Formats: sequence, C-alpha cells, structure tokens
Amino acid sequence: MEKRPDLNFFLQDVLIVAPGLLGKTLVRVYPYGKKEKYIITETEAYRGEEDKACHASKGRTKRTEIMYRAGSYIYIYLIYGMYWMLNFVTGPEDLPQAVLIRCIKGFDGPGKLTKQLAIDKSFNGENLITSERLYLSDGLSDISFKTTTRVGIDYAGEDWINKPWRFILI
DNA sequence: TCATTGATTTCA
DNA sequence: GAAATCAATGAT
Repeated sequence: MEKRPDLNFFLQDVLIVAPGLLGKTLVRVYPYGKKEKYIITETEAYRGEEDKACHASKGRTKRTEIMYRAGSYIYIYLIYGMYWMLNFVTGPEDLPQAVLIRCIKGFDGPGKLTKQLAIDKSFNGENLITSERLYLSDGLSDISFKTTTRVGIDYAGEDWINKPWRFILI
C-alpha cells in the first residue's frame, strides 16, 4: 500500500518541503482508471511576500489567494498563455509559500510535465491529502540533491535571483 | 534569438 | 474598458 505524506509534512517551511519532495512519487490517476507514477526530480521554492519572484509578492489577489492557505493545496497557473505550472502550497495559513514542480523523471520541464499528466486549471485548489486523481506517495528512501539558483525570474532583483532555492535530484 | 499565447493585473 | 506582463517551449 502506498503511503502519502501527511498534512504535517506540507505545513513545514517551503525550504524543507521543496527538497523533501525530491525522489517522492507523483501519482496521477486518469478518469478511466489508469494510474501512472513519476519520480519528482526537480523543484523550486517560492517563499512569502518578501520574495519578489513569488506571485504573492504583490499581495493577496484572486490568483494568489490559494498560496495563503495552509499547506497541501495544489496551485495551478497559466504562463505565457500556453503552459500550466504545477505547484504545491506549503507552510501555515496566511504565509504564502509554494513549491514549483519543475521536472519529473522522463519529462524535463514544467510545461512538459503538465502536458504529459493532462493537468489543467481544474486541478487548482485540490488537496493532495484527499485528491483521488493527483497525489504523492513515498518514493526513494535515500536521496541526494544539489541546489542552484532559480529559473526565469530575472525581474526579481539580484538578492532573490541568487537564492539557491532550486533543488535537483542527483 | 524569436514567435507563440491567454489569464491576470494595472492603469485609466 | 484597454494595455502590459509573464516561474516556457519549440522552431529558426
């Protein structure tokens, strides 16, 4: 029996959850019952209103409201009018944090993985603890990873561009 | 290096 | 209302 991480895992700080997701299994259950599993290989952390690269840095809006909720929610948004991004909300309520799932094993890139998993806006607001079609389970027990800077946030300013908040499974 | 693409946000 | 913005990808 697969074991999902419990709520307390997602209530931790995003800088703990983001690397903690590496090597875990992302489970996608399709409407016709087919189940596919993927190992998470790369994540990025977005942390609080102070983080200029975080969507919530401009305050609470209709779009970012979900990041202010407590952990374990799924946050989906569209970028460049073409690609859905998959994020997991972390941390306590009223502290906007989220982990961007950048890569899964076999699909190298956040736009590609959501296309492969047929993830779209309808997943926004679902909960990883209770969802029947997209959730996490235990994966690799012994992993190592490296950190580097985040991608595609040139607008955020040097202090934030240089944060080593991108985590890559080795 | 450039075109694509549309939801969200900002400015009026 | 209209205009600018954008956590990416694939073709050139």
